[in-house]
Amino acid sequence: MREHKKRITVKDVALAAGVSTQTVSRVMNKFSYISDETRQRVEAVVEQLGYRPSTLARSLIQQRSYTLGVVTFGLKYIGPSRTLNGIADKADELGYMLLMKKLDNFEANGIDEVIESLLARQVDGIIWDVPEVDENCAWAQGIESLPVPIVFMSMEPKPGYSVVSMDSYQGAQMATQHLIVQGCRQIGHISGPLDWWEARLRLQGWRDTLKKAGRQVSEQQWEQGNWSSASGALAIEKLLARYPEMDGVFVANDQMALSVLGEACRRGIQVPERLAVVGFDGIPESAYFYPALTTISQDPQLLGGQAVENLVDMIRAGQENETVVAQSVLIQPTLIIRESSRRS
Amino acid sequence: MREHKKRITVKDVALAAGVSTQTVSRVMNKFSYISDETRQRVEAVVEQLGYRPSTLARSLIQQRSYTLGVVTFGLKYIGPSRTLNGIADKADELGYMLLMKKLDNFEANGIDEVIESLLARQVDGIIWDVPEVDENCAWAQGIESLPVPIVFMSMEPKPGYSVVSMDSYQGAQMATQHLIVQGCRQIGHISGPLDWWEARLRLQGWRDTLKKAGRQVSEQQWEQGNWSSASGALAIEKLLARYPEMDGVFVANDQMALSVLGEACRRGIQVPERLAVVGFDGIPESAYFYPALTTISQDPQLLGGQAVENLVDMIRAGQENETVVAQSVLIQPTLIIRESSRRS
DNA sequence: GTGAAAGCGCTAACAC
DNA sequence: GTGTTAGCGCTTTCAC
Repeated sequence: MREHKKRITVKDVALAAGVSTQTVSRVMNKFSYISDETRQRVEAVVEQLGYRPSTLARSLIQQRSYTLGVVTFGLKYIGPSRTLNGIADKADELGYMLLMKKLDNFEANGIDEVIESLLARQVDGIIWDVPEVDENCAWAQGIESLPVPIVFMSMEPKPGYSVVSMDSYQGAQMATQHLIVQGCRQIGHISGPLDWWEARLRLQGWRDTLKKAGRQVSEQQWEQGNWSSASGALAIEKLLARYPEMDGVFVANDQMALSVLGEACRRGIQVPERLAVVGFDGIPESAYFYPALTTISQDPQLLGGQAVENLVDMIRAGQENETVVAQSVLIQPTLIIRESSRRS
Repeated sequence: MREHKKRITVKDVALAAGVSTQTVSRVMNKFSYISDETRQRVEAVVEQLGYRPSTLARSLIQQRSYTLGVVTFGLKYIGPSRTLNGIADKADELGYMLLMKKLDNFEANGIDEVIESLLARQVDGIIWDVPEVDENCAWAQGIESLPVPIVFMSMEPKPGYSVVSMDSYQGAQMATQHLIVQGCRQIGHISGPLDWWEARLRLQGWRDTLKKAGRQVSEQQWEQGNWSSASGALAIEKLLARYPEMDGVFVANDQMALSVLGEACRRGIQVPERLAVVGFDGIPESAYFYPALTTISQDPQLLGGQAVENLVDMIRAGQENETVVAQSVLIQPTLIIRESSRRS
């Protein structure tokens, strides 16, 4: 079905145009001065032969590939794949391609292997968007020895590392404070899996805000989920059973909040009058939940874009042999108030 | 911060081990016979120096990269990113990496450019997961001249091409038939954007099923959306206004169905008694909508995996100079019956 | 079993 | 302005 067309190389073009390969290369890279006549002749041949330079060969000699490695954890979640979208857009804009690798678990050797496979393909830099889990952390110690810069996402900013994260703590505070302002007396929380840094932060933000407001917080008032709607349903059930006086709940992501709204409906619990609900993430669908969900919105486009920008800055600095300063950025979320919490 | 460590190459290893580069290569590829003594010596040096072969250099000489190009349309939609997840898993399993490219629009030259950028990096094959839009179609005519195999997704199977798609027509029939069986007399439809092949198929499946059942179908009975919840909200509003007798609706994806459920709640329309709702996609969240959504479930893991398998088969056949037979696969969806339509 | 030479496709460095 | 030479890091002959 397909013919085995031999690849057209600089040599072919050079031969056909009656110039050296070097001249062809110069034309292709729009570099240095070339007589108009030669340029046109070469360009004509390029066009005619359909010549496309091999980025691969160029990468080999230039020792850079214009390719970024992206390691992501579970595209099955909506959050990470929206971030990937932001990464892809900015990478495109800056002229980089993405070599993608998915990580599903944290066998330590798997991590090394992933990094190696990216380095073997000469990526110019790496974006590491994997929730900070214990072993994972330990691994990050070895980063200094990497031959390319790396930007971490969804991790705790550490001096010396470049980290781009959403300010989950701040977001959790905003959510909880909002519930307090709406007049909730008994505010519960459904957290994400606590081996995720972001889940721990959201829990902490909730707890601290309540304490600061002079409320007492007990272990009875919160329940752990795993980001999925299924886990949210389970969690709200347990929580309602053992903390029936709860009249407001901060849920660590929108998908779990969806289940909370559904369960409330099912039991005839009025939202927001009897139970006010605030989510986290600001997925587009949350505006169409019933009732429309109040949520802490993060802009994944911004998040991913920032990571790429940081990385490319580091790559450029590295090339020009400047000192690479690792910058951490904490992106601020915003509160979107909708029906699920508006009591005024 | 980072030291400019010179890359360790076969030469370094060969020198240190007192063998030829050839021998090192043979050890690395666990190929042909090598004396145990030599092998161990080389392996020790490899370990000690931390040598990792450059896939790039190998790709150049072997003319293959063990990398698959994936072109996807808008990761902002849940569907495509779930498919990407399936692709990533299977690719990983088969030892391939993914070079990803996102397409946002259909400027024809953009399409060529994307393909070229993948080919320049020597991808062994391409997965094209972009909804079939007019220009796009026209472009597919040039496929035969590609030097690598390509698998299309979410497109109409065409003889001579390898296409992996969900059977949307069948799914739409199942959905509509189900509504009929549940006793709905007036069945409406909210479609996806009609420049998507899948949207057209779902509309057609709905229409044909109604006709086959002896129902009459008019333009009043359906409305076009764009997959987003926002468009779903708009569509159901219009539809309810001009087709108030509607007592069942087949919605072309779950996100739009979410808005339909919400709007029904808001207006006090009983679901499913007064209005039965069926969605499409089977996203995990749909089980936690209120009421739980009946939907046509497609397995993106299966879909993505199948595409990779097809592609890798074609790649292997190409290498062994066998005739490459382009196979098309139509994956069958399943009906998941939940509260939003169950009237028994 | 192992080594020497050649070359994948391209560009950096230097001639002229 | 343009050509020559060399070499990126690896593997494929084909010797020995």
